[in-house]
Amino acid sequence: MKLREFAQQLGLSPTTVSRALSGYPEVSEKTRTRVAEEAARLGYRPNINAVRLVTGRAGAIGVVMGRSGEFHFSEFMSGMAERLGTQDIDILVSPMDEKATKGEIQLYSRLAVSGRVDAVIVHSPEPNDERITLLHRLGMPFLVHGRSETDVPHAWLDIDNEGAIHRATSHLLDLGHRRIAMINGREGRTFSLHRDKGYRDALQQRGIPFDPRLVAHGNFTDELGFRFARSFLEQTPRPTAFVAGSMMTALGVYRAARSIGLEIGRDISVIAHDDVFPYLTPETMVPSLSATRSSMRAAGARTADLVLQLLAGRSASEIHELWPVELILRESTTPLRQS
Amino acid sequence: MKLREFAQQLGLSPTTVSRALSGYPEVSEKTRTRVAEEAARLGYRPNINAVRLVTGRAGAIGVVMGRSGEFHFSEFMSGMAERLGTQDIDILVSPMDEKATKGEIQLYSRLAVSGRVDAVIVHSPEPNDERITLLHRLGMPFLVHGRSETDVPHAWLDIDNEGAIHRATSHLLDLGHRRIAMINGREGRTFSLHRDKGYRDALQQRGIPFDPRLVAHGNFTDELGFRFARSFLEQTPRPTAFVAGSMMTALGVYRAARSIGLEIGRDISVIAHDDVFPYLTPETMVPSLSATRSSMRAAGARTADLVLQLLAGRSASEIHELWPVELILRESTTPLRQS
DNA sequence: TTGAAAGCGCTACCAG
DNA sequence: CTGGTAGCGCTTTCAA
Repeated sequence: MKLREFAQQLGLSPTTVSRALSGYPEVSEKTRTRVAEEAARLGYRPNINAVRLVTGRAGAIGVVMGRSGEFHFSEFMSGMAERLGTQDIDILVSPMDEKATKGEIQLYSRLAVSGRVDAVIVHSPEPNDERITLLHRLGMPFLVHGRSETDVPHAWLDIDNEGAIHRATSHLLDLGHRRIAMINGREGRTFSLHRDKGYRDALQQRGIPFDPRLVAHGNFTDELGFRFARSFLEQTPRPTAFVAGSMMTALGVYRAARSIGLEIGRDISVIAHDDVFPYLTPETMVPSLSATRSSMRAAGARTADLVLQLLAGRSASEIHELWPVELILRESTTPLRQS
Repeated sequence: MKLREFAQQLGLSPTTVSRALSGYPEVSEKTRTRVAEEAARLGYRPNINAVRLVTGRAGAIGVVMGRSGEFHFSEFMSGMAERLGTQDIDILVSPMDEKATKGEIQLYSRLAVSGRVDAVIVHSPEPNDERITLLHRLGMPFLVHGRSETDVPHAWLDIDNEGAIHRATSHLLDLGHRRIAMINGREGRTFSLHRDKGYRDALQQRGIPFDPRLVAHGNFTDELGFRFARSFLEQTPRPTAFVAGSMMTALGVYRAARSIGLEIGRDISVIAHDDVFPYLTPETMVPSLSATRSSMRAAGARTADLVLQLLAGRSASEIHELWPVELILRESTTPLRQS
């Protein structure tokens, strides 16, 4: 049914009906409720494409999906979707091109000029992120999940990666560990840098010298976790504790330790960062895994909120949220045993 | 820039320019290339919302995202996105409501009548799936990822779950195992039923009686894998082999075996189904995990293809694809040791 | 408080 | 092969 027919059936003009449905103030309360009731009864819904054409709004938020290792993605999206479900706003997923950086920036560019989205989410930024400059230049509203150091004013939501890893490392130091290995995320990403800093500062505060041979960077996969942990454990003296960047990394670390006959929670301590997945929980690992913890799903939901505010006119430079991270101690962290 | 201005600059009519850009045959080759070049040079792009209004097409495919345990989701989506990247078609993600079945069907209903999508993907159907009936009734094109047994004609793409589990079970039987436990997916889903059937038939063909105490159903999480495996292993006599429904389940099974001092690949054999994730690979598990294998990403890509065909007018009842599944043997499966 | 009418930018029909 | 033009269904001035 179209607006004209619907309005005719009500004996009203399309104008009035449109206004009633869109919540304009100049419609009488009586008319408004009547229109709302009839719309529900007759199943009238405005044609979304007509609305978009005339208002110039796309009614969607764009998310670019990386090519690999993105197990965080669905939790984040799910959180966004949960929040956006009540609004009339969609989530648009764009694939990331096979090609490297150039493809990525082109993709954002295309997305921004395509008119298909009102705002874009930028994930895992670098300190000086090209995407941020681009979107700002194109005048496309965006929210950064993570942080960058660019001068361009922008909205962001991030967790306190530095603080989290600082606490994790400090805790291991408290337990007497001195050779603490860290398997961090991809080099160059701001969150990896923040985690590096948390780690180094914690060491420095205890006067423990930083040993670059104990730090590795890479995607969050079980395979890399395993390989890095194995190579760390071949060192002499070997590390007695690990900070793992993700749950998948932790799986690899567990395996590496076991593969050479070391027992986690006795010979080796491990703390990982947990983004809270329904399908992989640190509590049920054996031994249960100590973890810094922050919900991706919650971040996704809040991101949706903030983007909505951005679109409602709130200034991007006002929107900065830094979330604290919990540290939950379980069985995988124990005092250093003197050998 | 709008079509009119652009056409004016070229000294052509909007009509011709539109046709040239949309690949209509009645435009001369010369004109077409000229239009294409100028469009690229001047950065002209048709307003997507105007196109959608006038053509009545939404330019998007809808995907409903389940609430939890959906680690397959991002790989599938990523595959879809990869394929759709070249088309002018988006992927629209809808959140699934918190409420149970009623919320879900309502969500599909809303999505179908919203005019925001041209087609919908239905995941993990049941044999008699309400969503399929609904979408058919509403006349919304859809493709089922998985299978159902409804009479409603519909397009589907599925992997040979029955064959895969049949082979996995048969292989374990070949190795001499007689008490084989199976941790399957959620009860009621067609794929779980198919897997159950593959398992039972394999047993029956060897004359091994089916023992319902060796089969469990549930979401694919490490936690359930662990709990089910633990409870199976407490039986006397205990199972000597496991068929695990997913990689996450397999993680749980590995842990359960270890937690009571059993060694995988010696005391216990395990085969899992692997949907191929970049972040969790059976090769690197210790011991490496034998698996039936089928790429979710590839399924997503192919799904996108098939939906495009559907939208191009191909009959839904012609679109049925059943993919074979590989069985890859690694270290987690060994002959039964007589004890 | 309500209504008439002018577009939003494009496609596709009908003419030439 | 090219062009004029009538809508697609809605929102939003402007006028009453």
